[in-house]
Amino acid sequence: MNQEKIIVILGPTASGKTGLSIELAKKLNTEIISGDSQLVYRGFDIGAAKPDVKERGGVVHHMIDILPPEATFNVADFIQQVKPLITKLNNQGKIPILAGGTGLYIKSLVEGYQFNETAGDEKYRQQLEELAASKGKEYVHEMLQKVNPEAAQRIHPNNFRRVIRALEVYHLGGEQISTDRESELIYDVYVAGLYWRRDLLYDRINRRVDMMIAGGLAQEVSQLLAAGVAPDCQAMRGIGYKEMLRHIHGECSLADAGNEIKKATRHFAKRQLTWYRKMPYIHWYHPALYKGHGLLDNVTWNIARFFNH
RNA sequence: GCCUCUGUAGCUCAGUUGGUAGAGCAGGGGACUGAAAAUCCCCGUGUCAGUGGUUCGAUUCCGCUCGGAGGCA
Repeated sequence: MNQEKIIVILGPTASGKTGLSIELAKKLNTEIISGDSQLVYRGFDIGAAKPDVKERGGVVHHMIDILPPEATFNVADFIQQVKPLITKLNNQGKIPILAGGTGLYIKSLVEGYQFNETAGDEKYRQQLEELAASKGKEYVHEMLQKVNPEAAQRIHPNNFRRVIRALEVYHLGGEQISTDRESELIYDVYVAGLYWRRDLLYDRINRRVDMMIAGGLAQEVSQLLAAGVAPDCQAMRGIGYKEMLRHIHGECSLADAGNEIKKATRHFAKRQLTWYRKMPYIHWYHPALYKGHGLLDNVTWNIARFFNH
């Protein structure tokens, strides 16, 4: 067994992943791979809490700003690009740091999910959406029932997006969505998680959203629109952007938009934690218990010990 | 000072022709194999302001007290 090595830093949004991963990368002389679905789009900076060049402190970041604003990106793209990156860095004698909060991305990478061959098809998705609009979601769900009863049973009719995907896989490839779980880690990986008491985490989220707004989130969104970015593109659906769009369209005040962003971010953090509870291999750290470089030193020490075994 | 309205879940409010109550939001839990910062599922007992009275029984009716809003002087 000669597995490739990686370090993962994860945690809910606003838990301090970015700062810790950069400090750690400097100390270990390595590079960072972002495991965050929103950071890939250029121009989406403030709302995505993307570290700017100064914050990055000279550390090389991968998977950030790799796509134009209106591009689409998904898990399979992520896995496909990150796997060779890890190999390359390992070959350079570096243990890359995967830092990010997107549960599906991290889990599927580390546990080696096998994605099938069927890519997404915009046209077919749209067809199904129109069908649902005219005949109802149940009708589309029944289509799935006929073709793949097992999947239909598993997927709630209201969870339309999953219903569409299951039909898409059948329609385009004749395969099925794999549910095989290895639940074994395919990397020699140390996973560090940042844990905050819920009320403290929510305080941090609230403060960060206030800072984003003070830092010009509204202007960022206006500029993107002025540059011709479509308001319905994938990146614009991210938290912070879809709410700010409503404000820019005059549907709510800036303060209301801020409150909506805070709320959505809290919900998001909660969902992230649900993912992490299913990853028993996470080593949890409570940043609130450390002072100064304490957390960094402790994590560094544990990582050194882990990879020397 | 008088009159009217009002006080029910963390918040906004329903409701009970008297048999101790329920929605939305917040909050919590969960699902997730090509949109995942997405999409979706589940979870509501609270001195019904306080206190006396009527009643078999009051959060519901009546009196008083204390909050809140408005009106008249």
